[in-house]
Amino acid sequence: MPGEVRVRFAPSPTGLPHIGNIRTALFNWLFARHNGGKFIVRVEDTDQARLVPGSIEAMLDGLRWLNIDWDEGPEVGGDYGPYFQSERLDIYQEMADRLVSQGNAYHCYCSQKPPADDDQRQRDRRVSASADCQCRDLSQEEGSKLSAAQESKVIRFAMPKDGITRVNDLIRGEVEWRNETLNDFIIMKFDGFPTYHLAVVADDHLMEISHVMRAEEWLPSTPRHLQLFEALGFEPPKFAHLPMIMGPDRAKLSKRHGATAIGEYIVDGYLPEALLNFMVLLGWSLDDKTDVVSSQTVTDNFTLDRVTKSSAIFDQKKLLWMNGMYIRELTPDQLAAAMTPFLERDLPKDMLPVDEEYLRRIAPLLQERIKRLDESADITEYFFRANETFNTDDLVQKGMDRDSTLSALNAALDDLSGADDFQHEKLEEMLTATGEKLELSRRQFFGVLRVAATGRAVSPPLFEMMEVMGKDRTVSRVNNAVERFSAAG
RNA sequence: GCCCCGGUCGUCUAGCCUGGUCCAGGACGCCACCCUUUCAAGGUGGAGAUCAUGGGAUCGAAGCCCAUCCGGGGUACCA
Repeated sequence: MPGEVRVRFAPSPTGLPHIGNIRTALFNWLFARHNGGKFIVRVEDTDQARLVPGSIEAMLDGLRWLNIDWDEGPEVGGDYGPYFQSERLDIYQEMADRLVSQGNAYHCYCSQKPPADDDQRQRDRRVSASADCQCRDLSQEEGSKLSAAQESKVIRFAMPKDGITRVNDLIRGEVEWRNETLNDFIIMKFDGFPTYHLAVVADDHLMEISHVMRAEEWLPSTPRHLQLFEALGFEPPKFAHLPMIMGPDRAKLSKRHGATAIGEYIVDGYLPEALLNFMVLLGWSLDDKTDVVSSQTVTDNFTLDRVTKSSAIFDQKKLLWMNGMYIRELTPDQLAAAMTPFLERDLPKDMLPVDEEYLRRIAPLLQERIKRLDESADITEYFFRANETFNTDDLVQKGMDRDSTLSALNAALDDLSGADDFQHEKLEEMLTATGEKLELSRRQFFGVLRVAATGRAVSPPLFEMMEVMGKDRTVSRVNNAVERFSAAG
């Protein structure tokens, strides 16, 4: 099927899935979906030393959480597998051997150890690490003598010494390098594993990848890949280098910038839709005014000409706002369901399990007041708690004293225990009248009641809250406040 | 050092290709006011960008050309 869009996300299992990687996955996925193509996940596990168990599972979980689905790859298979590079070793070996026999690559007999730490020249980056290698110029006899003396699987690519390598990047336009500035990079390592460079080229060709979309940090290795494609006689895919995501200090986003693993956003109570929307805006825009945009609208409109060239700083504040927007768009039932796991995690065990029906009625009261789901327990706790332990001095409002506070409390208690209709409009009507009789401002009277009912100075609207709590709970709480306040006096 | 990419309000960005309608628009954040039983949410308004800098071609530039500066990335038997 020529012309079909096939893009891949190629994570390497070396740690927790990073926001930057996920963003790359997201753009690839959007591009595939926009063009009716295929989105493929391929695991680049060619570095045995850095392999971290569980990281691929975490990555896939992250994608699933964001609703990013893949057409080929781990768990789903596909016609171009295997999708783990560690299971494709013979393919790379064969290609490397072919390059050697064609004269496009050569065995290297230099140091079998990783570059020494004390190589001052390399550390200063004054010179490329491969500068000392003379193996390219070995004669036939010298070569066979060395290969007899020591087995070496290390193979370097023989970069053309002149000429220019160009790429027409879909985001950046023409970029070119003088080949003389490129070194003879390694394509096969001593352990028989390929390096990234060989493996990507081999697999992108074999898997018929049409577009390579990856972060800008890969741009410098593109000419190497292009030369490999050429030497192997493969048609290269199109390239698009995405802007990078930076921390507040403008350096590449990393652990020291705080939450960078996708798992942290799940645990902190962000909604997947919000995170996705926010990440889309890091490098792409629909127009000059749209911020909140559905993933359907994004896929409908996702084109590379609307991707920015410059890197973007990850602004946690805007993400938080975005999350609030999405929380407010939930139905009460959805909100309640989303809060449940957080309540189960954070509420004291004796308040569990939560009454789902009750929670569904509580949810609307918090919807405009919560920005992250991990606030759930703190913001709803008093709905579930039996006894309050707040400081009763907090009951006394500005301009009031202990006596007026106590009579306010008692008057309200009378009203509430006599009420047969706990509808919030009725409660407000009744207590407003009582407050007027007591010659208290709404602020004062309701302030006292708010603390009595919740133990806090800040809460959702008082009467709607009482309605949800119901008569028994409300009366009991106010009564409790009266008793504790009297006792404290 | 060398190679490459980038540079519009603090931040994300629109506009740049197809110069005039841009003394630069939106959003987050910040400030004020309105609403109001607290907190939010919402509404209104405000501060905030000599379009990195300097030249040039043009009647006219954020937009075109050149130079410079700054930022970032790469320079591994890591991806």
